[in-house]
Amino acid sequence: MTEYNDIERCGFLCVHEDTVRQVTEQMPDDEKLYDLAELFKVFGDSTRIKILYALFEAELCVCDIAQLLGLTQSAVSHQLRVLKASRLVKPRKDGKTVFYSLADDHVRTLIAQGMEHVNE
Amino acid sequence: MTEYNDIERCGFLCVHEDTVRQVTEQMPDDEKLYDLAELFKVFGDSTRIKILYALFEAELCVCDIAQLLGLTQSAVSHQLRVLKASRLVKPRKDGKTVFYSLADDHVRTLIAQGMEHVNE
DNA sequence: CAAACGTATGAATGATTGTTCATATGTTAT
DNA sequence: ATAACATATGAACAATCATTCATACGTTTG
Repeated sequence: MTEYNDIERCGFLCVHEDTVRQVTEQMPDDEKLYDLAELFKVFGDSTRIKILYALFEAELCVCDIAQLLGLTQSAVSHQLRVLKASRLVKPRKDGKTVFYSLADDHVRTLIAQGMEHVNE
Repeated sequence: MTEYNDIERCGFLCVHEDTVRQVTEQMPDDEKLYDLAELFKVFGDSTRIKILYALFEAELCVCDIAQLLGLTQSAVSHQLRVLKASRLVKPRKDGKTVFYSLADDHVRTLIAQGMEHVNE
């Protein structure tokens, strides 16, 4: 007995083949799309967004951020690690203190764009 | 016996109070920041990014997307629901078929900005 | 050098979430 | 009306992830 799953059934009967073919050709590599999703995933957490927003105004040390947001030093440090790995923030060491700042202006632009959408 | 947690210890000894106070004043409401994170969270998934990218080029029905990305109809439908809830895509019903397209240009701009960062 | 301090990190845990499977809803065609 | 079909949805499971706790690392101070 022949069984069809949804994909096959759809594939033969309902798909707009020309459009699909055209779109397929213009899709970026899977790897690029994966990286892009990973980037947005980093922005997709309240704590990290707050950290980034705080750094809009000034360079801050880990303790500053922890007090500012009411978090433990450990939690902040873990998240800064994630942000650093995505090259969204950069550290500057001064003695035992580490100051963090935004890595570049993409961060500002992206967050500003997101805010626009949210504020609509 | 008095015990200190990390926050309190840091708060009294290492925090740059003036900077922290100034930054605190300029932080958006927690609710706004939460919404912003929720928005980015929607972009933070390969499948949803692929769906959005596919819709860059053309309006597509659920089956088109499913075949295009090699996913089940159900998985696509679930994700379209999420995208619709965030007002990133909008549906157009035509008989039993539902065509989806990008809701506005913020989507394009945001994804383009993200790609720039990834491609650096 | 030893103690205090700021930061980083590994393991564990609880919560969130994407996919699958089964099924329901609404539309078209016979 | 009944069958076929496109889409939507609810429950369940597996995987991912943010926080906490304990502790380690590197720097400064007495």
